[in-house]
Amino acid sequence: MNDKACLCKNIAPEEMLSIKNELPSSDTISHLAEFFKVFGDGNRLKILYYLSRHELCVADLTALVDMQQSAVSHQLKLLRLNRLVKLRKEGTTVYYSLDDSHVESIFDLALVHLREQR
Amino acid sequence: MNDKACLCKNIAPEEMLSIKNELPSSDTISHLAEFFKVFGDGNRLKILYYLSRHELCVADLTALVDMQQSAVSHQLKLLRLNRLVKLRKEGTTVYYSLDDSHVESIFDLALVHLREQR
DNA sequence: CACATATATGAACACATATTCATACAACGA
DNA sequence: TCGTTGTATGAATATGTGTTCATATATGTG
Repeated sequence: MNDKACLCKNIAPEEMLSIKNELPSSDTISHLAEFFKVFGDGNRLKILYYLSRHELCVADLTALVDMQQSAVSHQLKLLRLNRLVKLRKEGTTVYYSLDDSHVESIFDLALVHLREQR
Repeated sequence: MNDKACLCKNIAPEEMLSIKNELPSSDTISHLAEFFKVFGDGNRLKILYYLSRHELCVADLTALVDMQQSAVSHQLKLLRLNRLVKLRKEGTTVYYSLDDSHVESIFDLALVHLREQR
């Protein structure tokens, strides 16, 4: 951190320091970023929406979101790694469902933001 | 939408249809995805955190997040386009601050998710 | 066991994104 | 007006990400 002229023009150095010190850990920050990244794709959002409505097998999801089965599987894996969905196997069929109670509240908040700002 | 064997094994066709029909518009979905994408980067999260604590000029932010000034400006532009920050000019200095009341609640929700799941 | 079906996976490719570098611009002081 | 400072911007580059294709795996059926 260099010492350019502008620094702290309007902030007391102690306040600046406490703001800097209270930054969440870089671990927390990268987890947060990873988490939001998952929501940053339309197809994943669609999958999450559908799963928020009903448990669905891969083939159903594939038809609903109009993607290839392989692409859906890849995205489901990502969602699973981020613990947003869980699966249940029945024979060769795999059923997915939401594994997070916050998904919908996060959706709602974002929608509020969009409605207010556009 | 094809008609593979698995379709609707556990869902009444009418329900399937209503779920499909209630999918938010593709416009809404891409706005949502764009919005979340903004949060999907650690440096932007840091910038948002700092701005949530205090109005800051570009040079201050540059020092705090330890990036190059140019990179900070690029990110601030993106944040501005997504109406998450606003600016105020004073001479040659540009002060940025949060322009969205939901940023912090969205942070909080995501943090709750992370705490519960890891 | 041979075959079909549902899903998962790895590699390759195309595209998006973040950063850097060089430079432009705008406001101010001498 | 010239130089300086704070910020913005465009092009280039490197890295990341999503999809596709081909194929593997696993389970069930005849």
